[in-house]
Amino acid sequence: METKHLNLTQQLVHELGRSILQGSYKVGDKLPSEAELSERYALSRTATREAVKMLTAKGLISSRPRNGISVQEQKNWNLFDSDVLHWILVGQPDLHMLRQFLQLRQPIEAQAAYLAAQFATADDLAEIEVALEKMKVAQHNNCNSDTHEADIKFHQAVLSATNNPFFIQLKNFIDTALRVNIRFTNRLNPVTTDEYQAHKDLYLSIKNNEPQKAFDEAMRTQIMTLELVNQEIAKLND
Amino acid sequence: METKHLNLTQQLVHELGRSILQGSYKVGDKLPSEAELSERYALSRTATREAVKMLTAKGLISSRPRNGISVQEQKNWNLFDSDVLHWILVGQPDLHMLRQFLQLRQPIEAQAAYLAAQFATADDLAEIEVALEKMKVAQHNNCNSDTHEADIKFHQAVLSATNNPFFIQLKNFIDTALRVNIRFTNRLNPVTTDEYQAHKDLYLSIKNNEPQKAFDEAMRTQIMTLELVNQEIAKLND
DNA sequence: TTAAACTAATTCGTAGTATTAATAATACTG
DNA sequence: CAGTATTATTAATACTACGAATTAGTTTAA
Repeated sequence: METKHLNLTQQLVHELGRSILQGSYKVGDKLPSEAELSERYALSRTATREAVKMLTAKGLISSRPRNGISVQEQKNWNLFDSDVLHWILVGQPDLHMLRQFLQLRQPIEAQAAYLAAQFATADDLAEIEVALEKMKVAQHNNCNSDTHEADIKFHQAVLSATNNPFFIQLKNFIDTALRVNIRFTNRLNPVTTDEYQAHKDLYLSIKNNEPQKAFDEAMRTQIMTLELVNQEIAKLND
Repeated sequence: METKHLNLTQQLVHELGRSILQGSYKVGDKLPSEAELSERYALSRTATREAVKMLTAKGLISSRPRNGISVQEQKNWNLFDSDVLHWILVGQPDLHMLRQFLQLRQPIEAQAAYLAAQFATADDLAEIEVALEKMKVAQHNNCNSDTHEADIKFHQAVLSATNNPFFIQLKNFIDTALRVNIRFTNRLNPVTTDEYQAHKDLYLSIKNNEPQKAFDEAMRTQIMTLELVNQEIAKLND
């Protein structure tokens, strides 16, 4: 598989993580035993055990003596771990999963805007403005990929501006999912002037300390994104 | 420390996790090396290494050759891991942290209600109703602890009723935090008839497929909870 | 002054073995 | 035959010891 700069343990973590999330091992299934795994992937017991422990920490598997290693039920999976989310969305991009993600993202981003409008510092505001500016330039140059990068930066900056560690932690989470989202909606959803305007309005509400207005605007934007995915799903069902 | 039924690795994970979250090791600090840790806690290198890997998987630390083990910056901590959240809230209960948690919980619960009103199955509704009934009985018996348990069950059931894996995964997260919340607001906030009524209204909105109404009601309830904590914080600042 | 080579610290990786926990199979007892 | 001990088996758990790889810091050489 990838050689990257990952050590053996991490390589095995990714290998097994992907396999589980892709459904090669289903919930309740037993994985090969430690001994068998190390033989199959040609590495030592220790490396194997470390990988098993890491996956255990992410809630994907559990291991008990005599019982072996088995896949935990989904509700224990740490979906907010960016590795896990990555394995889910990238490994097996699925519009339904994407919709479910957006259903969560929507109120989170809205609340983030609400909090940002209350607690953003001057630095926070500056960072949001920089992202907004980049968005404008990229759009003017008609460069889609740059616009999307700026878009991501914008939302990251809003999350930072909440000055709330829970929202800040969600930056990785949103980032991963946004990139997948873009892969799906890229063709059908060229970044419009409207979209830029919506981001600018949101920025102004945050700057002017208007939490409720910011909340509503963010909510609206998110609903539009959700609608796009809903339409795509409807198409598939025809 | 606790002997429980945890194996050595997990004992060390909890020991170190608590230490880090309590601030014994601060962000950027280096922890003792593998070798030193195993000596200090009187266990083997392997057990130590497995514990280190688990904490790495939870985003608390990173370890590199020559560099040793160091505490990661907060934004990488997996706050949605129930172990981590537990170490934060239980180890060092902090009203500010609780408020920040509630700021996130608020829109999540509201959206959960919104989704539940759309997607709840008959079984889901039944489960919510059971929790509601228990709440009523417990309140009638004037038994606070039972009411709180029923309260938790109610919110868990709503999350389940979304039929969205991201929300379902948050059940552990909400559970942990709700218990801490109760510890704080217990004395000052006896469960009132109003509160029961609010839950019942929410249940009816979900049952009658009124998403927006459910959203608004849940939002209102959460704002009330948040206000309580805000008041407590204000008191402290006097 | 800059770049290359060396040094030391620390994790990473392997091998082998002993111990413990949990289950299944078997043998005993009434 | 039913119910309870005992034993065997399996697989994780735990330990020890050593060599390899990585890398930050220091020294040396051009």
